[in-house]
Amino acid sequence: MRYSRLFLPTLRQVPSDAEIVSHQLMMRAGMIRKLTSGIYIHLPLGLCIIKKVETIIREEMEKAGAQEILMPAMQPAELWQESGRWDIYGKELLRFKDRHGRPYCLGPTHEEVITDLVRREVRSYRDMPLILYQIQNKFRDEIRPRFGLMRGREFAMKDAYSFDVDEEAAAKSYEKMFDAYNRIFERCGLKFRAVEADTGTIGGSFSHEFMVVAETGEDAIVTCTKCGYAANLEKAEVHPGYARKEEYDGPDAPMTKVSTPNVRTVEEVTQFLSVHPGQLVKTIIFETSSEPVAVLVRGDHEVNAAKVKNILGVDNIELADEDTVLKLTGAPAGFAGPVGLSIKIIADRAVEPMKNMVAGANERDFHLVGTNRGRDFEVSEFADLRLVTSSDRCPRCGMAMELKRGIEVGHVFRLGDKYSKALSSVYVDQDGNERYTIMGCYGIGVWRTVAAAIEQNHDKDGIIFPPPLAPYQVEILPLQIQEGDVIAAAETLYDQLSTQGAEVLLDDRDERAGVKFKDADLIGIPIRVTIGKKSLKNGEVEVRLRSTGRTEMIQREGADRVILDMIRKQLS
RNA sequence: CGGGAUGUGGCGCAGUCUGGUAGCGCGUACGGUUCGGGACCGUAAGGUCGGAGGUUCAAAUCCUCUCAUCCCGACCA
Repeated sequence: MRYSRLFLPTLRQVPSDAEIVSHQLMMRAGMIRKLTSGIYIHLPLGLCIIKKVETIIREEMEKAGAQEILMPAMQPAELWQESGRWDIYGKELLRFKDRHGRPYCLGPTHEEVITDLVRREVRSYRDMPLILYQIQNKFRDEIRPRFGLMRGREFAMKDAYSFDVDEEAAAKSYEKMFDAYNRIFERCGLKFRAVEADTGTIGGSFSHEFMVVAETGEDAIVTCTKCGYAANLEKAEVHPGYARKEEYDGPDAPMTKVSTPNVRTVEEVTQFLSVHPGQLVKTIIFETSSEPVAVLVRGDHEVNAAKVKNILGVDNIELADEDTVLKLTGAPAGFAGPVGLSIKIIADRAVEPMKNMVAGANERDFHLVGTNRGRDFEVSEFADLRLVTSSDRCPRCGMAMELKRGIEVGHVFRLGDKYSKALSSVYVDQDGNERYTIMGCYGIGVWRTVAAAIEQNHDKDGIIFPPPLAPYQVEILPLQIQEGDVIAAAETLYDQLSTQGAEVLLDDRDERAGVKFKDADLIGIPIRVTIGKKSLKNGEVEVRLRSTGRTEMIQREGADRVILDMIRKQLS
């Protein structure tokens, strides 16, 4: 490609609304432009990279036996009503009506559509295993789109769905996809980690997220320093041995009410009463799809809403607002406590051995000290309900764990029969019995993968594309285009490389050397070949690797061979 | 949905407090000098000051409403 003909508007300045590096660089490198909040246009360079990722995904999907299909973006409400998700999915689901007033949505995911297809077409155990996938745009009306392609409202996703006769076979499909995902992200040149994850609104029994490790990641993950355990913070289990009873030995104190005017937060309470956060019990009120619940955690712990939701087995869970708290506890937020509460109370396991706790009095400006479970209040269930902290131990091997941040680029789920049951997708087995198909679903955020790759591979000058994702492998920079020799040498090399299958960008613009260098660094082509009149006199051209910055003079004669060799080496 | 901020040539911003000729840098076009790390000189084009209403002799500037964007929070694959 000739740079002079390429639609590649690079920016010298950083756009003011671009927060993170990948967003800034994608704007500056002329990959994307914003149309409106969370909606982007992909320019030729950006699209080229997306296609690279898509190609890798398609190759690995096909290798794993998946077949490509394409489903519609627009989906009828009735399918979502049938699965029950029309009501569960929040405002994120973009709903609208057609001219006849019939309700539709723009698909944020495609479990409903694919299950509908399969229940019609897959009738026998002979038709399985079956894995179908598509690469298609999804729409999620995010509350707050941000970080460019990282969290847009419209984004491309590769979603695959597996259908099997039973759990055992489904596990094999899951395994296949899991392996394919590892290969995909390896081929993209990313540093990533597969972590255990919560299943969220998708549902199902078991899932892994593929996380690209990056400081700007929106998700917190914990990884064990010793064994292979890694999990999303939401999912991460607390080591059961963390709370020892002996810490709380001693006689029961009487319960007394103390005045704590305007003292609400854990920090304020501990300071005001001179106690440790570990003596405090926090009472958090949740509203759920069935009944309100009070959750107790120790003062120095944070409640994990995902765990609460799973324990209760409810579809939806939400932190109660001020009014609800006032109504249920009789006090404004900050003074809630377990004593005298009439709603269901569950507690984190760390609360179980606690004695003489400090808690809210359910009365404005009062706390209770010396409260004891059994005497002053009852807890209906103890469970692991809190977030892991950096001082927690690995739940598997007991060794230290690290907290990191990651960008979720892929997610694999075992769905079991959730959707096939809801949409009655059944098949007939060898013995003539009707059974539900067992499903799995597997997503990759395609655009987000590109953003993550840039987040992980850049320096102060611009992007450093992993060679498999680079839009071009080589960029040729003739420095003096009015010099016949220079341009001739550049053109010759360009032709030689192109005809031998290399992806080459020739910067044939009439620009000063500095401009060309800066743009080349910015767009991050792995190999740069500089042709200047001085070195050309010695029959040499300069080759520089974007990744290492190392330059090398090579003979102009046979330069194409040398460069092709370098490309091959980089791509392997 | 709550809190905060910002909307001024294509991009980045000043001007707003204290009302009085709409500015700067970059970019763009043309001419010239330059030419291996975002050159220099000159000339030029380009602005409903987000929108509506109001106050005033006079509004980018003050007031009211509204829209959009961004940040923080809540929420969420």
